[in-house]
Amino acid sequence: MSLTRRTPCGTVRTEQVGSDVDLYGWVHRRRDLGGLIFIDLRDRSGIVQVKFDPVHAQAHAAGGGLRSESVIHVRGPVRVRPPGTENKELSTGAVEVEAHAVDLLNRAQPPPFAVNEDGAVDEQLRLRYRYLDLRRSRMARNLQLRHRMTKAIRDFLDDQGFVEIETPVLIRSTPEGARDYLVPSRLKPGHVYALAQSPQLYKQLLMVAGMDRYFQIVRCYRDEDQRADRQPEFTQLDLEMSFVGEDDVLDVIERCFAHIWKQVLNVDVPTPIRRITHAEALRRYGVDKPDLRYGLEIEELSAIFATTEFKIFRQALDSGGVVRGIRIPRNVGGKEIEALTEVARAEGAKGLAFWHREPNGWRSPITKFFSDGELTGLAQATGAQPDDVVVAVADRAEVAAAALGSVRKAAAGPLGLIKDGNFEFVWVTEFPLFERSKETGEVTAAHHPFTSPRPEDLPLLDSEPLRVRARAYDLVLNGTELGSGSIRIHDPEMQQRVFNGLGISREDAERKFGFLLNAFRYGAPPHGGFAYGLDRVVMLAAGEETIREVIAFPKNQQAEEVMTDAPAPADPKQLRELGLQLMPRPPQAR
RNA sequence: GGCCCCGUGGUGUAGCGGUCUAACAUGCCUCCCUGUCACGGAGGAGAUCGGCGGUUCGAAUCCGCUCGGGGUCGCCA
Repeated sequence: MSLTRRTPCGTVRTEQVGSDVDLYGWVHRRRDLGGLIFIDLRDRSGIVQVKFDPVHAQAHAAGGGLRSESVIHVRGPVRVRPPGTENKELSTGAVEVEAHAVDLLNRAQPPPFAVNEDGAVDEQLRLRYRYLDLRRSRMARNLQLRHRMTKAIRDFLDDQGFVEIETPVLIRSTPEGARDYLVPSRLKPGHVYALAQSPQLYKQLLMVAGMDRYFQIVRCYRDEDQRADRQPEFTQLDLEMSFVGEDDVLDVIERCFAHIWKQVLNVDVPTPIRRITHAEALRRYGVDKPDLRYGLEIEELSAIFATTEFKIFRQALDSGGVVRGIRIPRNVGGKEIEALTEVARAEGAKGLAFWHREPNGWRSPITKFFSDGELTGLAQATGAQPDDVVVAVADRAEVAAAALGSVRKAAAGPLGLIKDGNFEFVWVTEFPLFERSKETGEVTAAHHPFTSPRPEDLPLLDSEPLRVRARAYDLVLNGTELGSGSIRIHDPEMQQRVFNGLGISREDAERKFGFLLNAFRYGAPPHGGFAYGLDRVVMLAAGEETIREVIAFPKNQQAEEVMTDAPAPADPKQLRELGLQLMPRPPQAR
């Protein structure tokens, strides 16, 4: 069996007609006509039809016994298919291979689910037999798409003068950020490494080291609960540049996306990608990662109802709140309104006001509470046409934004406003530097503690830190946050001021980040960068709903890898070596 | 931890108080078939309906608990 003579299944063409080929692959499907037998033979390159004619008795006999997913070797000449029997669905459809010799290399049991079709199969089962699942066209296509994407990224960044440099995975744990995966040290008992959540600090130090333009396609680890777009280990495209401002970073990133979208999907991404400030995103779309594939913009209606006597609006406005609404360009029924009301309530709104626009006025249970002027204003502000519906929330600005942001998202699908293959990129800029933690009430870094404040907001740093805006930006695609970046602090005194704002004392900062502050005292260039989730990018490019569909061996919601059954119970011998002892489990746990 | 959805032959679904001795498609097994390509035809095997408990004369179907999976909120500097 000489693999050098192998012809990939999907590459057989009319040029090879008459010459013998050696095919190696999996039996995709068998069609036994009694005399003639046809087999679709599959490998990564595609599918080719193999013909078993009774004239070649030995091969024909072997062909009759072949089962789906068995691995075989076939030798024989390429033939032109008889006129009228070509298959336009296959790249190899003009020809077929006439089997003269067949080797059964591995006989397959019937697989637990159909490998030769892409129908729905329980995900747990797919993951347990992932090696079979990866044979199916959907996953094979996704993994190859992912490869082409990482290659396009490397090609582009190399061309732009970036150097790919690996950084440590076993690093010092820092308290900020997500929960760390810890790795105990054998050589230093009682000490632990953390698996890197990102190469953030190392890449900044590479800038201090004069590497100028760095990137890395890098695995990152975060021990948090799973989501459709979150895995405990995921891959980032991480990059950092010296002597740059926001526009330089955004420019490289958007040209990078334009390049890979063109290379991989043959889709043009218009550049520059539009920008919207964080504050404007919240006002117009209710979220900091707006989906711009559809309109349904949130309208500010507070002025129209400034003197309203409608009690619910009155109370909201009097206590400093707002009235905002969305025009829904269709007559949605009571059931749909009810569903949207539930969506709004889930975000803390007390309810959802709604009016049906009619040729001469409005129809709604609450119309009677409003003056003609208010209703005219409503029509003008929303541009509502007859048969449209306007929904509104009166509440604190944050609640109204969140509620209408959710309503907007929930309404778009049923209204048929989301078209397949539509990619709407948008930069969200001017993020706040700090935010207040919902549960502890402490001030934390909105992005990370190394993000530079905007110079014009520096006077607010000590007095009103929550109003300080950062030189930070997110890239959003179709309502999914792809990644974020910022211009970093490169001055030790500024870094210390921001640490102060975060309640990190000088001693704390020296202990945890002394190496960084130290480095900044030896000639640190101004620098900034970006990182995005490669899995999410591939997911969106592949039209998938979860990143598990673009990861070869993902983990489930319990962070288990069900094929190998990881994690597994700790071996006492390993624990002894590490100087570790397990605590007894609390009785209520499992 | 909260909320929501889903567990029925190998796979995917239907059935949602009695007619279920559980249906359909596909896969599997046997036989027929020389131009199929989701080949076709005939026949066959295969599920006590995730588990436990309850309601009921009667439960796949209703209720409770539980196990497993997924989505989401919290969390993700």
